[in-house]
Amino acid sequence: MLNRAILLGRLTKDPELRYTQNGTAVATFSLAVDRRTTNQQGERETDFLNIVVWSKLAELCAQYLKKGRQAAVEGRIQTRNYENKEGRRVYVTEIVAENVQFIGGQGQGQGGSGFQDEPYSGGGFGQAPSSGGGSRSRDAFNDNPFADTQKPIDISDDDLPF
Amino acid sequence: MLNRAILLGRLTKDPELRYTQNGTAVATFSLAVDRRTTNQQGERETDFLNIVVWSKLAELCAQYLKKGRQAAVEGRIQTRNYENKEGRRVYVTEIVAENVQFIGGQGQGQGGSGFQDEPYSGGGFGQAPSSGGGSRSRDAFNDNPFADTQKPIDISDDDLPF
Amino acid sequence: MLNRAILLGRLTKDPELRYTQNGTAVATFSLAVDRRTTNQQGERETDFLNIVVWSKLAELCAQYLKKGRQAAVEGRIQTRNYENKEGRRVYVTEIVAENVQFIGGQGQGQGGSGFQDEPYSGGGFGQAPSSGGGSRSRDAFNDNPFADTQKPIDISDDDLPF
Amino acid sequence: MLNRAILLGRLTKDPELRYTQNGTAVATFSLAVDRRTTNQQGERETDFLNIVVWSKLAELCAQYLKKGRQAAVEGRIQTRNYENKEGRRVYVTEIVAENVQFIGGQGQGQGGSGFQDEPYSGGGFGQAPSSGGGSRSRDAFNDNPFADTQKPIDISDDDLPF
DNA sequence: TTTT
DNA sequence: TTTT
Repeated sequence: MLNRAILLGRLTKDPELRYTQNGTAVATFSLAVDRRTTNQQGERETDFLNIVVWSKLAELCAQYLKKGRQAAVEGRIQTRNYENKEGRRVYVTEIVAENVQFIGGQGQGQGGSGFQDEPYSGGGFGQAPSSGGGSRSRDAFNDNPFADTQKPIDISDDDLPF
Repeated sequence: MLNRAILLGRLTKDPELRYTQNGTAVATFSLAVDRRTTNQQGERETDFLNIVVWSKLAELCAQYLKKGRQAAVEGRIQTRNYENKEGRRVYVTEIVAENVQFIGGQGQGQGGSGFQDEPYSGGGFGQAPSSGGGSRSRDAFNDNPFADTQKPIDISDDDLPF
Repeated sequence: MLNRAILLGRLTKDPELRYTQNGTAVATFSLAVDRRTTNQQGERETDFLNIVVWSKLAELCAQYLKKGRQAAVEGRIQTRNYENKEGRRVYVTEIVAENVQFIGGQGQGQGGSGFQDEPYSGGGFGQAPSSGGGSRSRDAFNDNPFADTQKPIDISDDDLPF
Repeated sequence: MLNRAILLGRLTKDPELRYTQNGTAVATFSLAVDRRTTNQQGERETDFLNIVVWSKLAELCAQYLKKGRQAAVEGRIQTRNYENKEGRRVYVTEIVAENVQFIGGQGQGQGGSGFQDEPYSGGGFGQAPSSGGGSRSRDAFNDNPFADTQKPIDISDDDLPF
């Protein structure tokens, strides 16, 4: 039916990029979204939302989004549940992003290279291809030798516990 | 910042209505929202989203929404965490509704009185008053002697585990 | 970038279905959406929004939506301008629907066959195929001999004055 | 009923700030929102959406938003019509913003003082007070002697042709 | 713990 | 040019 979520916030850490067994890229990150109102104690609270991105859009997120950067996310809210190691059922709610906009520079004291100096800076990009992923060469990521999350992992495409 | 969710689905059961210690009404229900796509096995999956409604809008939801009925919900996505009885931290994601539209009739074979025959049928209503609740007399609910959820409960206004 | 509109309202008249020169179906209708607040005179005002739907979704709308019926529309807001017969530039703002949900029955005193009795009653359907239109046989519409809007017309696919 | 629009784009020029006869501030600007897809000729088109903002939020927009800057706008889509000088009825569709986020820096070659150096840079702010305007002193704007749009004008609060 |  |  109708299920739409639109968020604007900052990444709490760098995205994690993984690949499913059939080679589809999937990125996950958490987005901190400040509330517009303050609570009874006068403090501004923050919601932390788990974002999942698939295919080519996942790889672009892993490449251009970093901890502290701002992003606008549009997608649908998904619920899943799985059994953890202790045999307990864990309920997960996450946003499956269909559109991610990289906006603005990074937060204060973040270190690292500035967003402004990079390609696609301030720009957006098209729709996540629903036609499946893998169209972009994974060699594009070889310039980051520490990205150990980029190896294929043993998860099914639509049942990703994270 | 920006945090908006819009959903259209059916209630999985009747809403639960409670009152905080200071008398603010809060209703909770779960909304089943079918996905628009089918999975690899060709089945249509469903997301089950927890909805929280406050104040006068909570009382209207408790009065007019029932299991199986369709509703459109507009609100923001909220994350909370609390410690359960076993000392585990539980993470909750829920939609705090600011606008709820009662639409359509109820499902087949649902029993109970038809939505069509009731006041406010098919209609909408104004914004949830952010100015706090309690403006509506709780005696209005006395015509339902079995509504044991309508007693005040010991929860703080913005930390509602359910 | 980000451009999303979500509406819930009633059709002010039956949808109009046309076909572009290359055979793509396009339906248009106007959706009446009541405001949630009243104006200074205490009257509830209404916004009338022009909706455009393409391809298979256009044909489904033409088939199942009628004047007075409720629909939820999700899409993007589009602006166009064209020169009219008198040489004036006309500015148009419309919603290009990517998802339309047929909800609820029809209004009181509307006459005609009830939505409840028809196939897909109360149901929704999948995404508008972006893969181009024309996949559905137009003969499906031959049971309506008065639908003179169903002939191909001389408009380009993305410049539709209506 | 349900009427929500969410946009992310850039201002095509500086906002115009006016005041209604009863002293309520109203700002208007046009937001350029690039489409995510290209047309048949391979060009990326842009939608230009008219935004209206009221009260304190209007004054903040006039103060912090400038031509070329990025903004996220959340609001409802409104339609109006009025008779122009030639006696023709003009139909207007615009977005009445309830939440505006000032994001990112300004566009290339824009000149003027940088957003980064100003207060509220990169920040957001609370909801537009629906409780009516005028709470902020208009003298606050006297430091800009060229802002000739800041004089009271003869328009009613909810019928603003622009 | 789930609705049609 | 408007729906309930």
